[in-house]
Amino acid sequence: MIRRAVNNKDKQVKAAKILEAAKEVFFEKGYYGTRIETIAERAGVGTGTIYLYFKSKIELYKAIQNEGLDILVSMVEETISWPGMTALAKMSAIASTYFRFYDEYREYFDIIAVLCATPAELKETETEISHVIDGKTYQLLKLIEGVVKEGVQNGEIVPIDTWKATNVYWGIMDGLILMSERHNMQNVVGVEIEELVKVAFEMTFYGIARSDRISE
Amino acid sequence: MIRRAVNNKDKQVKAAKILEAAKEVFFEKGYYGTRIETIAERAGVGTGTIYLYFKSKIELYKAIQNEGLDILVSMVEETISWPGMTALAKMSAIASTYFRFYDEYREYFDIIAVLCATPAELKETETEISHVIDGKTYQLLKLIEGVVKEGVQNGEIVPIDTWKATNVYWGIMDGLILMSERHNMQNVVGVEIEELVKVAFEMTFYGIARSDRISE
Amino acid sequence: MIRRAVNNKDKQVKAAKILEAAKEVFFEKGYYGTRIETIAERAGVGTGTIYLYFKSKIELYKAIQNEGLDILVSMVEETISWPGMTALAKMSAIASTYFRFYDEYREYFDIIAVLCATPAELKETETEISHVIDGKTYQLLKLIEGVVKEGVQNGEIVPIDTWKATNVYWGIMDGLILMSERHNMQNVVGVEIEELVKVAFEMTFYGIARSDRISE
Amino acid sequence: MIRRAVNNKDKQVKAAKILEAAKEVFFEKGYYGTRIETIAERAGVGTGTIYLYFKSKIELYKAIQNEGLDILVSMVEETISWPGMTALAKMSAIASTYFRFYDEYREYFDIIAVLCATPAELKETETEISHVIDGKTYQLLKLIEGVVKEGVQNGEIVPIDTWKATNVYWGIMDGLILMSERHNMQNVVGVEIEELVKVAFEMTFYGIARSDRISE
DNA sequence: AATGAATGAGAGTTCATTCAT
DNA sequence: CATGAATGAACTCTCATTCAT
Repeated sequence: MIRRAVNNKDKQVKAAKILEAAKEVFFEKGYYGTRIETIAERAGVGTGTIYLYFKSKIELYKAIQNEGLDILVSMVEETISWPGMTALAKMSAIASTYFRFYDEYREYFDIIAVLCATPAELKETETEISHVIDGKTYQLLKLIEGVVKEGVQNGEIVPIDTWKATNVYWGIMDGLILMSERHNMQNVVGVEIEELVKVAFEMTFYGIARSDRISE
Repeated sequence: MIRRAVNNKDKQVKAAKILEAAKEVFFEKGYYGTRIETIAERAGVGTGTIYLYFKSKIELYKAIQNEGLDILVSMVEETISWPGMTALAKMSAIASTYFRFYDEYREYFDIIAVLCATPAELKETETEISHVIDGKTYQLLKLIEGVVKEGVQNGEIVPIDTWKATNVYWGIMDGLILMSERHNMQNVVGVEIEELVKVAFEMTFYGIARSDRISE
Repeated sequence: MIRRAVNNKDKQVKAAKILEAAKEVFFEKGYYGTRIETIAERAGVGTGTIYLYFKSKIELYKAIQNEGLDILVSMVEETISWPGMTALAKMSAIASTYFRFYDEYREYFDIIAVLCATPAELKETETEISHVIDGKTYQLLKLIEGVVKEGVQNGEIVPIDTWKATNVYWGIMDGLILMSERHNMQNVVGVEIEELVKVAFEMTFYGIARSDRISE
Repeated sequence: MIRRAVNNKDKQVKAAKILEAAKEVFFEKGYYGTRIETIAERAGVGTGTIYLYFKSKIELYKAIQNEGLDILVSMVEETISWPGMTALAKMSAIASTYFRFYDEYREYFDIIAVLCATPAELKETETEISHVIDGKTYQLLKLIEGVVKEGVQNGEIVPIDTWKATNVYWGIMDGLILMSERHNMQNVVGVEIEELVKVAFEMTFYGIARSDRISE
């Protein structure tokens, strides 16, 4: 029994090693630029071994997406659990957390949001893990919606469809980061992401925050 | 079995036929899921013919990006040329135009913004068209900045770094569409893009629009 | 009738233009490195036009071999027609002529002797021209044999099988040039062809020339 | 359907199997007439397997050249190691050895000397093996030069630049074989190579051998 | 459980040849 | 006659996946 436990642990350790290696390589070379053999080498295992832990290349990719989402969700959970903050402050903190995630876990971010495999490839294998990922994304948005609801209820935020607002809020953040990413790649804009974030806060927060609008 | 395109017009027609076919296939299968042969079949030409009109697969891909950008730029140009509109109205119209582009030219949108080839692949072949595409993206943003500047000058919009604001604005729109795209793919959110757009306007515009803010 | 003659001449002129272009390109890039289109461009004609004058790429290649052989044969003929020379002097002159041919018509030499197409390719199309080429090679050797026979008859050269000696003689010259060619390519030996030729003369002539050998 | 070559020996065996197959096919069809797939079929392996053992088609080709040179060098080494032979006898033996090599290892001979890939192709991939091959050719010539030097020192051979003489000697043999090869292909001459060799000996040896020449 | 040699179905690209104009 | 756009078979090389060991 103890032996078995050890094996299980060994198994997890090896799977983690593979995931780590895969994360690095996918990040460096993108999905289609990555060869299983490269991952195996970096993980210090045989090529075939990878297939003992992951059904296919695309499943391995999704497993990393999943891992990244786990990190992001727990970061957001921790953020909104801080006591004594207004809803608006929490939303601001959520945004900061997302950008911190982008900064500290760039590989995960890119793998989740940028270096996509073809839709066909992702679709074709609608295995359990796809649903898990979808579920986690939903969970994440629901977490944020909780904060928005709180803000609406206590009057910090103007009456608004909280689900839509949450989606917009998240989409805006995504958009900013992606823009910065893409432009880093193509050298078009030349504005630092931090600058853009500040401006975006300006633009969106004073829209969300109740204030004496002329139009109201 | 027509063997010869007689004149320049025929040549353009055939190139357009290939582009059209490529656009469809890239849209359906993504860059890496697409085979040249499939494009050739759909265009009703031989495989080799493709290479008479486009230097390589990636160049064909870029040509479509370019075509899409042309459409988008001219749509935006037309939008901001409407007379008798306030700057804010123009910005709103630009957003609508972008979403219309997304709606009517979904294939172009996806090929430009979503179904990207790996950066390596795009970089590796830094041909003239790459620069053209970068240039057009810049031109597009500059067009929009013009409107923002106008708004700042005539007092419609609060004093703000116009270049940053433009980038944020465009990033926000991108983010919204991408979020809706991704969720369409993953069936998570279930909110129509149109709804999100409306909310985004609410959120951002009243932040941009000069109003008697408490904080000012 | 005159018109027809002009046409015929025009035809020959154009065929010559194509041959000239082909010679250059084959020489520069070798048989398999050469594209018909390149030849057409250099000749200033359309791709299809080439096929009006030559049945295929390999036939065009053989036509150049043929042309080269014509030149070589006539050079040798001229050489041995000089009056008042001994047989040995003539043989020496023939060798010089061959090396001159190699020097002045390097392209032809290489196309005849070095840049060979695969045997399959040459065999597959056993058209008339193949036989013409074989015939000319034979004719060339027979010319030389005439000189050797003359030398044997008048006692300059030791009694010897003249046909075999001719072949050996020619083979030796070929071998020397080819060795120099190949080594130019691979930088192995570093001895000039001219030097080798002198030594070869030393080595072979005093063997051929009747002298008071101990062994006789 | 054996899927795994267990040890080093198996690996060598398989590499040898591929080399053997490649040698046959290259010999039959020439470099450009050969398809990797054909080699794989003949070797009884998959196409991809070839690339586990050889980096590319041209490298496989060079590997065969190398193997052939190895055989030739060791044959020559063995030949000149025979004790109690005069230098002239050794040179004669070297020639015989070369012709024996040509006879017994025709495929290697052709691959080394006749069925050449274009120089461009060989150059383009100047890998280590290219240098090895050049080195071996040099080594071979140096072996022979040793014998010539010996002959000059002990007075068997007239004073002569040994390096040049060696090159000439080798070139002459090459020329003879090539002539015979080419004529086999083109059915022109109809003299057996053995006959030519004998005559060449006559012609060259009594030139090299010190004798009471009139000219001296 | 772990391996990594073997596989072979493609992939993009080329180019001799054809034939409608 | 002349053209050159069109063709598509052929080519080399890759790499996710398998499976005997």
